[in-house]
Amino acid sequence: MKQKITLKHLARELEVSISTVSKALKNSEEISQDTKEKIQAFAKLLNYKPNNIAISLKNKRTKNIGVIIPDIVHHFFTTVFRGIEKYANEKGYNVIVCVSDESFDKEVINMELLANGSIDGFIMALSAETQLKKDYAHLKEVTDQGIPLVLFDRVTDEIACDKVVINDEEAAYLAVKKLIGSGRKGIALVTTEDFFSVSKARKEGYRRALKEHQMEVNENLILKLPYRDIDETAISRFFDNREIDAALCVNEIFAMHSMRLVQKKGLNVPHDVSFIGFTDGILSKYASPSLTAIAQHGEKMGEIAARMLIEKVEGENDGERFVTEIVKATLIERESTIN
Amino acid sequence: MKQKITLKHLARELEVSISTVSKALKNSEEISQDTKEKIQAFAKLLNYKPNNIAISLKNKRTKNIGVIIPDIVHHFFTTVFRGIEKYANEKGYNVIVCVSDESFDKEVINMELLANGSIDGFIMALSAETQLKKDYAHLKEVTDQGIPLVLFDRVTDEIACDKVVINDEEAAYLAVKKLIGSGRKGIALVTTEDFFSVSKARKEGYRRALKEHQMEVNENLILKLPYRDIDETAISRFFDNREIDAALCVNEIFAMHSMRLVQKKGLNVPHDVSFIGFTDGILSKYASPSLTAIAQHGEKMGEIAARMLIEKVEGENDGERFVTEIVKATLIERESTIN
DNA sequence: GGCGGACACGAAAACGGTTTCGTGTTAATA
DNA sequence: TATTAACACGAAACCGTTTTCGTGTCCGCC
Repeated sequence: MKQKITLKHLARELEVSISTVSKALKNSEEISQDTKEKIQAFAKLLNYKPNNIAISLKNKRTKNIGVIIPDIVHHFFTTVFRGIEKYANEKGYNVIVCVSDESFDKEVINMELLANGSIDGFIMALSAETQLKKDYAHLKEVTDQGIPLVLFDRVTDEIACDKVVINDEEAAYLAVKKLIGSGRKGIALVTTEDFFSVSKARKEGYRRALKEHQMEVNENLILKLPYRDIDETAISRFFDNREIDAALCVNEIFAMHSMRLVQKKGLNVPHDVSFIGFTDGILSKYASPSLTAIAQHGEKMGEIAARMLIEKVEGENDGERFVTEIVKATLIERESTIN
Repeated sequence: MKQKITLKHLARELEVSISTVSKALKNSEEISQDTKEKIQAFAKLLNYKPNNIAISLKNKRTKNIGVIIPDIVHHFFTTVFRGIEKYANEKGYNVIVCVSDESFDKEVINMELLANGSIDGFIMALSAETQLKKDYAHLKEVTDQGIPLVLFDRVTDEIACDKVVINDEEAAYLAVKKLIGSGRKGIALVTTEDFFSVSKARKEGYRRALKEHQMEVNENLILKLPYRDIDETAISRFFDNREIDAALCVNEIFAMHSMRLVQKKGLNVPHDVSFIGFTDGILSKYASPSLTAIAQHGEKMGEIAARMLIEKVEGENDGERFVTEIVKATLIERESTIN
């Protein structure tokens, strides 16, 4: 087992000081061409690589960014993560991922752990519990310490920081408008509890589209599902309501279950009931019929979030101006709707 | 912007030495009960948190583990990652993820970067290019430095380290046997190029099952697809062969495309053609018909990999004994096969 | 010959902790 | 009273870098 070689080793072997070695390797003007060449050659020979940790301690910069997401086995978050990782990697940053598992406590613990020097900044989407409790003290603490933070998708107004979201309200509005345009009269909304910022916005878009067309917002056409442990019988019962001839689902999973259960009733998708689902994930593409979906462009969101964060970290950006970037969602039309 | 408080601050305020503060906070016997209480109270008051980087430098232990995977937007790898993250988190480790994107160069660069002190050990699945080139110098270098390494799923015999895999050969064997048992005569294999260790093993299992039943291995029934940019027309042509009444696919995506194209020909799944796919991912569950799948238990694999790595890192394990753990795949029967 | 300034390098502090060892004080013991 | 041990704490080295600030040598110049 070869042991890691350090500046000290090089210095000793070459009979120069550590400072000289350090400077020589950074091609400093201070050192003569001769010695520089000697030292660099020797360092290469011994395959010297500087110790990241020591550099981090010295610079107070780790070149690590912390990503905290509710779930990794979730297509949308995964694509966002890919965007982050890609951009960060290009910029020489590594990514430390923590999964909050929708738990407030885990979110807090992980953040506090990482905030103590391990990372230069955070990118995160709030856990369900955090949004439910509306307790953002841990975020406040981090920003107070001057650690840059970028929130994406599941955000809150109570924290001043950069954010990247999609135009949830408008996307829902346009989706519903499209359903109305194709002659649908009973448009259902399959959503989560209201405490999710995105669900709230989507519901507003849904409402606005209906109102704009003088259609009543009927609470019987709105189904709220818990964010875990999906209850199929509730969905099935909900769709027994034969007023419903279309549904907007706030995520892919809800859409898949709904479509399947509707089909089980002997109804045809899209003719009897049309479907549009948020998140253009892998399921939408392979479903049958394939699902018309609202693409959230996760990878792009991730990339933007990473760019914003790194700009803050590297101080190119004037510290206290916070921006919310809005990524435009797009409707991908497939077989679960008609024109 | 509050600045981070250090031992030095505490020491100055309390008019004791840094060493005393340090010891007091670790509840050292050396320090009197009185001073300990004072110091601890004051530290709590000021919300002192030790700097992770400084501790890492001193201990030469980062409590970070590096995970290098070919792709994160891939259900199997994602579930493995979840297993790793969960276990690591419980043990107080953080996870740094790098995505090799199936590229040899990225894999090498990322490993070298992380190997310089950023992590205590690696968990990885080889990239496609690495398996193609059969160049494992970067792995060798890392293990030579005494950095623990655990390979999973895509492994190689050329590196001595801990490994965790599924019984690919046997799983394929059993799947094919099951198809034969249900009366299938023309069993196809939809696979990747041979340089993937897993595909190779699966093909062997496929062969063994056929031979055992005196069925010929017909190369016309084996379709090799590139690992990216799936060619639908090739698949469609392949299934024009009406000898085929069943297919084993080495991954979910291949299975989904195949099933869809077969159905498009007006054939019935499972009656005309039965399907079994490796990787019991989200698609298998939601496909129609739902796909009979070989569950690789990614989360469990991740957990085992993390356990093995952390044991090595913490030296509970005698250094030079390497183990390969085999996770048993299980067949999940769904609608794409008949009994 | 003395002075000033390049030039090339080294000493040492610093980052924020941990840990070993030394030391001054007190009290118990011979 | 002198010795000793326990006690409570501080000084300093160390982890591996970077960086500031000397400093010694040599040369050119007046």
